[in-house]
Amino acid sequence: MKISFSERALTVVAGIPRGKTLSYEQVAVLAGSPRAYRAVGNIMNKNENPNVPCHRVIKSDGTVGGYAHGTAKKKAILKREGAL
DNA sequence: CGTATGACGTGCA
DNA sequence: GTGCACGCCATAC
Repeated sequence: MKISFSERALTVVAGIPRGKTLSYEQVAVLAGSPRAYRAVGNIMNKNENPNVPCHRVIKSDGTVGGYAHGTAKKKAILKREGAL
């Protein structure tokens, strides 16, 4: 199967250890396209992979950014994991 | 291929 | 610190 950029991004995010967070830009870089941070967010939003901790992906500013289940929930999870 | 969309990033007022 | 505009890339239609 051909691994699209989405697969790569999901794989990278899946490799984020607990209590750690990566910015969309970093994920895009690790995925192989430093300028695809836009696509990364798009993929995370449509992400159907439950094994991918997309909540650990935040903006480069350090802000939580967005979350399909609610930004408040995302912040709660990060705080719970000690990432925030 | 062209257009539209999006959980972004940077710059400037 | 806040708000707005532009650019950037991948995906869907």
